[in-house]
Amino acid sequence: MNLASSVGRSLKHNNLSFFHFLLKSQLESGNPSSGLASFRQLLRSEAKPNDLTFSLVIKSIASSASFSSNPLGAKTGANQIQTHLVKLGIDRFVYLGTALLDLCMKLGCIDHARKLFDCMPDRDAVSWNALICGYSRNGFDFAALEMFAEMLREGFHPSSTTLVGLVPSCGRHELLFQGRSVHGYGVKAGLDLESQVQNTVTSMYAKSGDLASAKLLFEEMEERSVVSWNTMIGAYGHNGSFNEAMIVFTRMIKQSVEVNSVTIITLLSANANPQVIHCHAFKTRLLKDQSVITSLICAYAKHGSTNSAELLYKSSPQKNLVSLTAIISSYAEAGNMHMVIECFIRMQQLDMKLDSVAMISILNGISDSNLGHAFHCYGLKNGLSIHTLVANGLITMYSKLDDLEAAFSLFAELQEKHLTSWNSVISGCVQAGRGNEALQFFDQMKASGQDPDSITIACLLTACSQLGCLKLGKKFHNYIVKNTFEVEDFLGTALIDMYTKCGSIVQAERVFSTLRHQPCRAMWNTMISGYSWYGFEHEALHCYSKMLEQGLEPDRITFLGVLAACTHGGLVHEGKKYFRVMTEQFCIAPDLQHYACMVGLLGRAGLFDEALLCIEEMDIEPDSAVWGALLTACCLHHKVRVGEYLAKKMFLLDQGNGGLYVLMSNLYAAVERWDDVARVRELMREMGGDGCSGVSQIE
DNA sequence: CTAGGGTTAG
Repeated sequence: MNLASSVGRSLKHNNLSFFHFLLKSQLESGNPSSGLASFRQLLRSEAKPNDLTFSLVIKSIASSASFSSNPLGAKTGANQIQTHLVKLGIDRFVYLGTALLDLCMKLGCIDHARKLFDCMPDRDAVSWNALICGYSRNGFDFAALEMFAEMLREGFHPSSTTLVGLVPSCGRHELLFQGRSVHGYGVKAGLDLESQVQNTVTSMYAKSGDLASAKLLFEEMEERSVVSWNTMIGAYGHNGSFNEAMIVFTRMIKQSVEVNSVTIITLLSANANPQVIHCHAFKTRLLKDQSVITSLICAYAKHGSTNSAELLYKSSPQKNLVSLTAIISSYAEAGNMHMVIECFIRMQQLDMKLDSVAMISILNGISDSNLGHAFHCYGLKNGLSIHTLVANGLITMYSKLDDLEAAFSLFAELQEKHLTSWNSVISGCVQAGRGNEALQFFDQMKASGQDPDSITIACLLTACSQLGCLKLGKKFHNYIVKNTFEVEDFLGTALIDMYTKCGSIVQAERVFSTLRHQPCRAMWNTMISGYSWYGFEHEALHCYSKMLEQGLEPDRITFLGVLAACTHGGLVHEGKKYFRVMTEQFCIAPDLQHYACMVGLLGRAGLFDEALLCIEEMDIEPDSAVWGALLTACCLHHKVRVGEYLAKKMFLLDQGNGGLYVLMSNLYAAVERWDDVARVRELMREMGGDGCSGVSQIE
């Protein structure tokens, strides 16, 4: 039945209560049509709306679908209603003021809602709830917390609704202390037995890093709903414990809890295998849910299965920007700009406009300055460049393109320099190998009153590694300690790397052994190559086995360190073994650096035939580093003829390589052919080499 | 109440 026309009929009988009845039943059926239109019709009649009428109309607008598609209309509606309330003198009903406040919050008119609250002649706990929950829902988390404290000061009693609305605000900012206090209040007030409170508090603990409390709460729950199970899966996922998340999921299925779309989405974000989840979603008919499809596409894209992502995307009825962006970023990460552009064209055809997130994903893959300029222009034209994160993306892009000047001027033009922008420009310098400039920006940053975070410090430590500045590196280490920064994966790796590269393996060991968590792969890698540089090949190999014991899988960097250790220690047998382990057991295709190591290892041991065989069997073209490794071995073993042959090859490959001359000069010196030494030195001078490129810069 | 694209670090 059409509500507006029924209203017309009911009003002829001047029957206000019939109108109420209609609105109420429509609300209950969860299918409210235009409450505002009916209300306007009501106003045109003789009938005099009362407080109940307004309450129903407000509720109808708030829950009507029209407000998400037509927020402006709803806003005007809210304003009109407020005018009528005042005119009819019924604005003093507390519950009407609260309903209106709630409506404003739902429409995102936070300031207006606050004004309503401040002007309310009377307030009850529900009004406070509307204000606090409204702030929280709109992301004004600190305002929500402030008002909660204010509510308590004024002697009102928060209810479970208050807590359910407020607690997510703590979780979003990892405010463990505040979250715990609110939880404590709930326990004292006896509100913690409600399922919704338990779920939101559990989630808050997990997000704030207190997984133990989350687990305790979950295990002690008397009844667990789907939401509770989803919360716990998310809790483990959030903390990177994928296996635990899967265990909870299995328990959930065993207890025949019906899985919903959120379960699927949460599992995917916990880094579950998208194929497995895809099957499950298909079997449970959850694949019909658009958000499940979108999440699956994103998960496939993240796991590098771009093809599966594409297939699913093409088969899904609704094309949305989110899933296409995920596919784009997957292509961008693989450096496949061709496909990125194709996706971009698809977006244009579907009339989708790039938003800032899509823009950043594209920028992330650009390694060609023409494309870079094109998208920079696109960003400028479409007003995306104002966005801080887009600006950061541009800064990073220009740094990668080795156009630091462009990056600097973009940075200089930012009206507001956020921490992330400072980090982008500092990391840009470091990536481009210009550590000095990174340090200069850090000075500017401090002068502007901006404090660094762990990312800034990690970048600066890398700058110290590049410059060999142990003193400065130590200063940053002190800063970490003083400000109680958590030495997590990235920061820890940067710190260990700084100490090994700046000449203090002992300090590196100290950091490594006092880590609060298990070291990640990158840290093990850094230690392995560190030990190898210092000639501690046995320690390096010991690290390797320990790393495997911890269940970590080695990567190409690990083997680079391991092979280097074998080379330095002259461990030919071990080196060959690890090379096989890498290729056969871990299926890592050796690259030029691995081959250079192997050739060096064999050559140093005097096994020239084997070294040459190794080069012949390479499935990629050897570069000057590979030949150079053999040439170095020639110096050791006084193999002048082979050396000269290699030098010619290297010269053809890489004319600008000054190292070649140094090696040749060493080779002739080793066999006391001083005339040839002089000839090579002369050639070197002509080349413009200063002979100083090998000077150690470690303090 | 639970969940969903991108971001500076080795």
